[in-house]
Amino acid sequence: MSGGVEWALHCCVVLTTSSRPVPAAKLAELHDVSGSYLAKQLQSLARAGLIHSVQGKSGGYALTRAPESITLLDVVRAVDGPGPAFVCTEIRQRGPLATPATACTKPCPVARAMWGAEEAWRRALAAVTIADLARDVGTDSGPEALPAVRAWLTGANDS
Amino acid sequence: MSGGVEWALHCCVVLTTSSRPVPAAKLAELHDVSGSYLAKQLQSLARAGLIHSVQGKSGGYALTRAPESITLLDVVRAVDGPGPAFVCTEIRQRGPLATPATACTKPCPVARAMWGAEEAWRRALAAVTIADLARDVGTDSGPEALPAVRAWLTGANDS
DNA sequence: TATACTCGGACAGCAAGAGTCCGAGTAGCG
DNA sequence: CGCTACTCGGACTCTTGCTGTCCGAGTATA
Repeated sequence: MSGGVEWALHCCVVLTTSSRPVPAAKLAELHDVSGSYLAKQLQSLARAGLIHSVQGKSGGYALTRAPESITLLDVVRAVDGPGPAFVCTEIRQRGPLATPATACTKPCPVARAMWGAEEAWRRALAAVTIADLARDVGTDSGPEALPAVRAWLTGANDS
Repeated sequence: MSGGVEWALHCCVVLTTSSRPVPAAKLAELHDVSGSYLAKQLQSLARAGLIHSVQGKSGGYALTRAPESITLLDVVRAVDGPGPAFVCTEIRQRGPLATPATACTKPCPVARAMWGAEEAWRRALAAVTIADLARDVGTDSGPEALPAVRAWLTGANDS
């Protein structure tokens, strides 16, 4: 799993606090990570339509939809790619006892089992939204945590 | 996800047919894959205790337990490593608004959600055994498929 | 209209998986 | 009892994709 998923999720939670666009540099400084690399993850999110970018002097990134309608699955698929983690190379059609291609109407049992497990994983990710994460942050770190982030985002003037 | 998982699972299903040790070279020829690389996956399975190796002239690999008691999760953990796919770098403890370490008694909400999804994935993998896969192969390719593999394993004399 | 600030895609660096090889060890056979 | 041939086991190299960085295109602002 790509490490950028963690950054993208935290950024989405942070973007919940501000309806105005937030520059990528601010998000990078807030999380103390490489701004140049974080930009790549944000571009992936923008390409997937989860966030939209506005250019210009007071530009940045902002969520396109309500946090309740953005699931973790959306973010993971945007950053790590939509393809399944398990790839079936059709090993049954190779070797001296190869199954003829005409008999392969459905995926082989191995692929079915692995893809079934991935489906369960996707279902669990789709059941959690960015709004849920923001709520949990409030209960964990206290209700003043997210407003403090909002204030820092608008008021931080790096000398 | 490592591609060797597919090879390892197919090998386990094949090993179901023979109670006698099967050399790695035979398994590689049967699946038409690199024997040198397949050895690495089999070594991982042996290290995890799923299969045991016997050396010598008529040596090879054989299952240690009954196929009904070997789950897909066992194989995946043996090949891909037991660590979780999502790694939390404790991003909340960095940056100007870092959460103090004393307040981090439990994992952050992002990690909890991701790990919960992985737990669902693991649960689905643990619900399927190698015996289930072998049964599904029988229903898919006909009940004579696995006995044919067994016959090929014992009788194949590469000229 | 000039400017400064933003995003966007193109460019190196590195670690982990993919693939290969040869030596240690053992069961079978003369 | 010794030899041989066959097996596994770990050490080595290579490629792919993630990690990290950079500069140019575009736009809202003053």
